[in-house]
Amino acid sequence: MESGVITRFAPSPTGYLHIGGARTALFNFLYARHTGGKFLLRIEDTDLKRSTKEAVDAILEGLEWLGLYWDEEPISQISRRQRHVALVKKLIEESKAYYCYCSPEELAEMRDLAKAEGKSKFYDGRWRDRDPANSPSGVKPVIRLKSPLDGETTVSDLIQGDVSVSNDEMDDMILFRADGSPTYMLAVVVDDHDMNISHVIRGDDHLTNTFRQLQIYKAFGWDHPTFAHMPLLHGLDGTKLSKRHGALGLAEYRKMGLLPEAMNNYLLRQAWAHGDDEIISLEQAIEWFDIKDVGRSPSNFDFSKLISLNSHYLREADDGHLVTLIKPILIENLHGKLDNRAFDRIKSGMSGLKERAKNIDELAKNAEFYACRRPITLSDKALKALDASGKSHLNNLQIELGSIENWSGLSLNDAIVKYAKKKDIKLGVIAQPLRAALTGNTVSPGIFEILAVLGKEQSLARINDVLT
RNA sequence: GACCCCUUCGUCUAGUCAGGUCUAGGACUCCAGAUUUUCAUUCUGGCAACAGGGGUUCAAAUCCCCUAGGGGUCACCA
Repeated sequence: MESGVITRFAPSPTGYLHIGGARTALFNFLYARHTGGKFLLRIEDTDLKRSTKEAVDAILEGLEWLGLYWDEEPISQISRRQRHVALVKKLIEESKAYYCYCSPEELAEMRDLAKAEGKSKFYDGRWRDRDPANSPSGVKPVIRLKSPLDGETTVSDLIQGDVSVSNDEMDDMILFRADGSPTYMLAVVVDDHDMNISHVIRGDDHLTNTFRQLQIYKAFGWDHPTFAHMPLLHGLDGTKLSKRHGALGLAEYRKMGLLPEAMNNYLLRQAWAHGDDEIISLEQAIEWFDIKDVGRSPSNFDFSKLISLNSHYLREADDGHLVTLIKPILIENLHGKLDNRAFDRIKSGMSGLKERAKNIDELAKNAEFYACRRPITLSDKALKALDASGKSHLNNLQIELGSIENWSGLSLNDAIVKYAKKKDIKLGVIAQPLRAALTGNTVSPGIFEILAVLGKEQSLARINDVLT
């Protein structure tokens, strides 16, 4: 299916990939897949001072983690320098752009004046029609666009609708810096055009930039892509998302033990909805996603909802996959105390483990008792459960269990229930000491499941450990 | 400050385009109860919102205007 839709995600590699960026990528990815189009990647690395290789890697890693695969080799904006230079020269030749020799002092003056007059545009266009022959010596000029002086510019935005601004609100923007590098405004327009981007989906912090970009498209005589500006993600207090809100890089969430499925699902539901549907897989999202269903109001980041989604996906996840995810954590936490049957046990006990965990770290923590070599360490609470009466029950039970031939959850259940009946005690009276002996803790999956997973020999040995 | 955008439970949202079916629905959180060997899960129930004010209309969460609050942009950053 060829739809002609080409979207792009164009991060600047000046830091980690944050969740706002991840959502922008997600929406671009979804729209491209939904329409059978392409999803491209462009690294906006024109700011040499702040761009790093590490940041590029972090961004690519983050996208891969989320499963947001892009279609072609990522494009580095800096590699397109020649093209930018050639095009801006063309604008100069056509007198659609001009050299401006203003000093920083002059600019500061103009800025102050604009501030005093309460205007948002400050550059007065003083070099717009001046002959460069009159330029002061030794000053490297910038190149500015000759913006239209009157009329208005309208963005027909797929999310925001028609938004217009009067052209006299905008001054002549800089296209090329004095050091000969293109500004974002110029580069983004040229690259989106050259990459045949059909839909620019980005945060609405770019909405007002769009008016300026539209002027550049016009100067080149190019058709412009369709724009869709999505509302920003805010912190829980309603202000812009920042490090203060614990809204860290994607990698941090990954480290916290979150699943990419949960992250995608959470991000998807910020400013987008499909009726009352809450649990939506990436496949389902591809089928349902449309820009027209994206809302216009910003949303506040809510960690507890993310967590609840995460527990959901954890319960749904494949047991073997979860084992591979917690393996490195267990190996690190347990050092040499790892039993050689550890991961077999965890795999078979996974169904009981995963419904009790909210994230990968917790899952690993809860799985430790399966992974540990005897004798296991007992928590204070476990010690308390192993009082005299608890131990005497365990002593009796040791014998009962020892005689069981068919060691399965069912037969163990029968045997222990029978024992409780015989002694006229509640199941909890014997279950808690047993749990303490087997897991070293007072909280765990079901006791029969644990016995079955541990196996007869290991179970009896652990019971014996606390009795001697 | 100027320009632009936004405003439904604490949070994410449905409903707004095509006004009546909305005494406003779902989810998360929280509270209560049930199930249970612990914890968790699950289940049942509950609290909780149309920012405010004017209009238009037989009828407004939905259309119009004003006010307030919030956000974004205004770099030789992207």
